[in-house]
Amino acid sequence: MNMSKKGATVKIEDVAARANVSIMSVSRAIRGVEGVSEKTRAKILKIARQMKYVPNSNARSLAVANSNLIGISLPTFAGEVFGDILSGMRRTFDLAGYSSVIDTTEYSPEAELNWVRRLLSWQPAAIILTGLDHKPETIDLLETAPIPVLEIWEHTDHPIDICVGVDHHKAGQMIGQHALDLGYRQPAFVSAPRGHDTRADARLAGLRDVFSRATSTAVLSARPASGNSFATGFEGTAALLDGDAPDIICYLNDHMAFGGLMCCQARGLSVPQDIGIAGFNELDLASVLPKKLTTIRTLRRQMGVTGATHLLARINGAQVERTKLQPLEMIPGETTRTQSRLP
Amino acid sequence: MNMSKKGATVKIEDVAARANVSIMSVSRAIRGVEGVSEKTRAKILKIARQMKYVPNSNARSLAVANSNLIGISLPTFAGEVFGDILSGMRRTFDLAGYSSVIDTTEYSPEAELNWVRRLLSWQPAAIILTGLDHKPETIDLLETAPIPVLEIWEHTDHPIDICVGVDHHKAGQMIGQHALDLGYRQPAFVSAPRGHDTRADARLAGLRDVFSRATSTAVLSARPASGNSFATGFEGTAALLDGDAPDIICYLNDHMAFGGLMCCQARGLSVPQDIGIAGFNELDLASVLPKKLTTIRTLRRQMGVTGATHLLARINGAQVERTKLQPLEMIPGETTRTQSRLP
DNA sequence: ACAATGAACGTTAGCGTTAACGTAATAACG
DNA sequence: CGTTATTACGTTAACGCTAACGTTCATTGT
Repeated sequence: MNMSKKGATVKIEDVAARANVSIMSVSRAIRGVEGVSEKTRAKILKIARQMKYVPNSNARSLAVANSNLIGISLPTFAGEVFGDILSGMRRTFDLAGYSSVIDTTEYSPEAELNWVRRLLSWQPAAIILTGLDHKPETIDLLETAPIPVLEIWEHTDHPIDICVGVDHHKAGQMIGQHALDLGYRQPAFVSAPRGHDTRADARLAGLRDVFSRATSTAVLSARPASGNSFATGFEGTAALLDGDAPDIICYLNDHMAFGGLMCCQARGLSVPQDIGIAGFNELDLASVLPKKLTTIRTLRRQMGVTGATHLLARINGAQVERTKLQPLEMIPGETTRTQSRLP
Repeated sequence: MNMSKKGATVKIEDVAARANVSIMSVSRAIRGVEGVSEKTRAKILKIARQMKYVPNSNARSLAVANSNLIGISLPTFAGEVFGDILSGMRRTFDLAGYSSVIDTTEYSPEAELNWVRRLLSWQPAAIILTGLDHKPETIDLLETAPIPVLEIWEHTDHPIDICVGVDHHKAGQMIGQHALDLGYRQPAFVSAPRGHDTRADARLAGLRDVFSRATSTAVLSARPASGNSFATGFEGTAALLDGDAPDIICYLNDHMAFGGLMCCQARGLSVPQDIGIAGFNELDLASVLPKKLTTIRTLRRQMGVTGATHLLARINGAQVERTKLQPLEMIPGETTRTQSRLP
């Protein structure tokens, strides 16, 4: 039944014939450039619409040797974090007439490389990668490619081309300092089960940094292999509580922190009396919790907009800051002590 | 500093010259088709790699009049639902050598139409839309396009081309019947704030269906305009509790149901003693809640895989079922009564 | 020994579009 | 009124690649 749908591809030539004009007039009319009178332009557009003419972008991109595609590579769609960054970027690109092509690498630099290669074959206008952890080949490919490259989410002084992000090491230090100030002495960190998440590593390092400087306690850590963030937080917490009894647990994000809260609740521990809980990213979930979650605010949507804007400027050849550091904001909540309790 | 990166685009011709063979031999070697000896193929591939040759997909697609792109249109990236469907599809397409180009419409049929038009200009191999609510122009465009079209997430007997999805009206009925069986008599429904979500409407209709048949009570409903699902659930619940005192509240999804739970908790209502709460979609969050959430399981990842598989078969000209109904599973939990309490 | 076969390569002619230039007709101007 | 701009088109030659044939040369069968 209706197996092969007919493919009467109508091309610019067909429209030109039907309108009694040259191919070029149709091309000009469609693109909205100068060179046709308003009268014939209207006629051509009407006929094109009637014939359901759809321009062939492959031919166009081949002829002009570029496209209005911008490739965006994210680790994952799961969780709100990258969705927020993405939505900020997409709207900005849309308004500027660019289409975005999105891919997720699932935290694999190899997958990223493959995707970069495939994407480059489409002659994109620019390319966006998440973070700074790329294969040497990827960097090599992008450094010689004639297009702007944006690295987003992490910050460095030496990007491939330009970058916009936060300092994850500093984020770890901020949480650590906050915990230290409140008198916590045995911190722990619950990280993601996945492969290469250098942001997690950086935050843990920042946390360790503060505590090793101030005290002699080692920061405990758990890295359970669960199916989702909530479960990861729950299980990581369970593992830590079975071990060396931390007095505060920091999590990779608020979802994991919520899993941790649920674990504490299941074990009859009260937060923050018995243990402190700190998240990261200030996610939507936090807005309905009875107890305000201690977390760090990252302006992800804003970061997306800034990144996209810088990239567009770069595409247009304007001078832009090569790197842009987004600020972090510590949000003290009720899942950690509100007052210092010095030993 | 380093403003314009040099664009020494190396083309197939350059590789051919350097390897002392014809352009066609390079083309054949790169694509892995017959017509070159293994020896020269190896030589060519080595040189191509050295020269960092990246094929031009625009030229290729123009020459062969198609591409290996599959366009996927989703309402949003927010929430796990569409991400799950997506991940099921993407893996399947990747394995088959297709690239997916994703777009989100934010529930706007106009945005969908614009995207379909843009996408068709890239000569994609197939196109996927979420749901059945499209502009007439969109349907018209896709019916004449020479490519397969998959409608996913909702089910109908009359798809544009093929479809895979669940029956959302039935889902509403299932929740309704479950509530009715447990003795609930005054149900309410909290829906999404957004525009066109026909799935929400269908589920509410199913719920109404059951209750209008069995009792004379009207189903209450709330549709608050909040920034995120959790807050929507919270606020919708607050509005309902301020009004006609429902004995069970059903939500568009588990995230909203959690918001509702938090609202009840804030008001000192115990669940399920004072009020019943039912979600939808069985989301990750539910796995860590102390009280098992009453919900309906939708096999979204599985749906993505099935949809993708059917679509690939259709691309390859195979006979496939035009429509496929995914089953729903009622998951009774502890946020509704576990036993009927007849009036 | 000699046509017939086939593997390994090369040549030609597009794919649908646009940049760059060419041309005709009209308007502007001293 | 003749020259020069200006506007509104049309023509030609790419863009980088591949399908569809050609060509060459070593095998093979009889």
